[in-house]
Amino acid sequence: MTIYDISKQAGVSIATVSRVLNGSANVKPGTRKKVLEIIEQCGYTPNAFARGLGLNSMNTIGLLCADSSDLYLSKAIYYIERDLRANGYHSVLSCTGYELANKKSSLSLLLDQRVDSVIMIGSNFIEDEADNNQYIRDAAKQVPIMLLNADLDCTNVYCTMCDDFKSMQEAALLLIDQGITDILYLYNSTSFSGLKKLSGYRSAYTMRNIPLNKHYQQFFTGSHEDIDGVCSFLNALRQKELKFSAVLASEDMLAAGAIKYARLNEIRVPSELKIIGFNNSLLATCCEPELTSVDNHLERLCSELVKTCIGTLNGEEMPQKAIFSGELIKRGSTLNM
Amino acid sequence: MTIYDISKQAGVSIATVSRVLNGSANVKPGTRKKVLEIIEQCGYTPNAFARGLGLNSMNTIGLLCADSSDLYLSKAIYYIERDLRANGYHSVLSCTGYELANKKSSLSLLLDQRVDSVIMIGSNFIEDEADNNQYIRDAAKQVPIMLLNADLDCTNVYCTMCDDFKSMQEAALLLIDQGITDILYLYNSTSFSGLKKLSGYRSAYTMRNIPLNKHYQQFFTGSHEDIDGVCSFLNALRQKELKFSAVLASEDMLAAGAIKYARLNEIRVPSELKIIGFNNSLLATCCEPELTSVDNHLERLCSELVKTCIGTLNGEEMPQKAIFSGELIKRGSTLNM
DNA sequence: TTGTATGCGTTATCAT
DNA sequence: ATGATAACGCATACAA
Repeated sequence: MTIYDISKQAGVSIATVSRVLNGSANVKPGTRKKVLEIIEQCGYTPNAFARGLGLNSMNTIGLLCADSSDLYLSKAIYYIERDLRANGYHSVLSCTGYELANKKSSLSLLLDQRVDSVIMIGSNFIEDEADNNQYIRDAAKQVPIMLLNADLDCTNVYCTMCDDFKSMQEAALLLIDQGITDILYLYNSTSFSGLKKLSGYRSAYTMRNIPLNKHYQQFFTGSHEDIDGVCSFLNALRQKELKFSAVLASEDMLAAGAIKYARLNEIRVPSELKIIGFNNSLLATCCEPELTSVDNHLERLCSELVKTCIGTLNGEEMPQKAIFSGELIKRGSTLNM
Repeated sequence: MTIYDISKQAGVSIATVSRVLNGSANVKPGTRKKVLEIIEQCGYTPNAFARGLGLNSMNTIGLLCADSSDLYLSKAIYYIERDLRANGYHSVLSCTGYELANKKSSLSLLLDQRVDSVIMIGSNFIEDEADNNQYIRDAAKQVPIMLLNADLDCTNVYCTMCDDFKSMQEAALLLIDQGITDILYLYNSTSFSGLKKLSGYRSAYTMRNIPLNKHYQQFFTGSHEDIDGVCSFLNALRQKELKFSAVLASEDMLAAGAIKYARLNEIRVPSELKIIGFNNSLLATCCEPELTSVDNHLERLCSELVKTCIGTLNGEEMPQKAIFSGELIKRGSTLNM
């Protein structure tokens, strides 16, 4: 069933059918009605490939993320896909894992597939080493690239971020201003966002003129789901006689491990140990006491990102950087006056 | 940059370039080398739309799921996308939510986009009312449809499921055979899989000749993330003087709510209250004590599903139903001898 | 082994 | 307002 079949049955040319299909104004109402009836009756659907060939677009956006099953990333995917679809775009998803080579090849596959734009979800797509971001700059020569929670100065690259620095600083200050200075900073990523969070923590100490202690900055190397591993990790620190009155974590999952650590060691939360997480995920309310955590308004970030994406594709001028604030949600794992 | 440009530069015809591109045997090694060099040097990439138009395929599979941020579904998406990509297929994702109308329109969008097949992820795509599954049967006339954790008898529909009935029965028996008969069955879905789990619970009672009590089958209507809501729900039951010595949940999140309920009411787990979850998710290890939970080997299910999908697309005869067993992972929320 | 010619189903540019 | 026709870029049947 093609446009030719419809045109024959309607007794018009394919050009007219095409005009009807694309809502062109230049078509007599009567003709339009007749054509639409036949289309309806035949259940005809335009061939997306042919249309893609002509328009050089299939209204498809490439979504790149390290791991679609990650608590945070999966939510981002959900919001972004929803908003794209609402704007008439399809989403092709590709999960890259955390290795650079796979990120490169996945991106290149998406470009080969002729997507209209690529959205890179998660700060882990920006590497410390500038050279390692070259593949993104190259891609930006072909289609606009949108980054969520990452920053890259480059033409045709648009960044939508939350202010992780400020959020983490605020979280640290909450503790410091309660007189707690032995805060264990627990993190598991040195991505763009990971480093911003770390400096937020450090800056809080600087602001209050308190010396930093490197031993209080601990990097957890286990998997993103290994809550038990985090617990053991903290136990090991305890063995080494590292004393801390608070745990400030770069991700809820790490904070959940801290809750567990406290419970197993019969350390009371929050009176003896304060714990703060990040992302305000499902884990924050799963814990008991519930986690104080930073909510970075992911839904809003995603909808702004999609807005920028659609705008850019429509040829509008869009801001290359947008930064939004997060919000510290206070719950039972800290003392809140 | 097209196949014509390459052909000119290489001094051959476009047919030869096409043959090189598609790895045809009938091309002289020297010619192949020369063409490949030019392709490499120009950075030429075939136009996917044109190729799609000719072959009537862009090697793309449609992924339908209710909610890509759901703990279980997001893992399924991860595994499926990974395996599809390994087989040279792209994945276009569409999240439908739980309303039938949206499921229908999303499926229809995917078909319009000319995907090679559609994978429907999650048992919530099969409705009780047979008429409401007609849209799937219709779609199956166009492309093969793969169902994960759902069952539908229909030509060109392939089902890959786990044996939820048996798993839930086993879980219930673990409790019953410890002398516990006042098991609260907590569920939040009446999907195909949800009903199978419920009958598994019931069948365990029948097997041991113990009468069932309807009050012990409680449906939670809150959101899939509302752990606190589950906790309140159980508190309300407690107010109504419903006594139970175990909670058997159709999903870890419900079990996590039960853990929280126990903690807040100072009920000891597992000595006073046994709790069993389902899906063996991150939440299972987040709880303290950790949840005994059913692991249904999702990764294996997904890889079988993709295998069936690829096989079908290659014209091979594939089994229309595949059922796999789950496994009860025993942890601290139950007594395990 | 290689080249020529045609079809795939649209959209868009001309005419009329 | 409508129709004829040329792209779009590839795969492939057929010829050589």
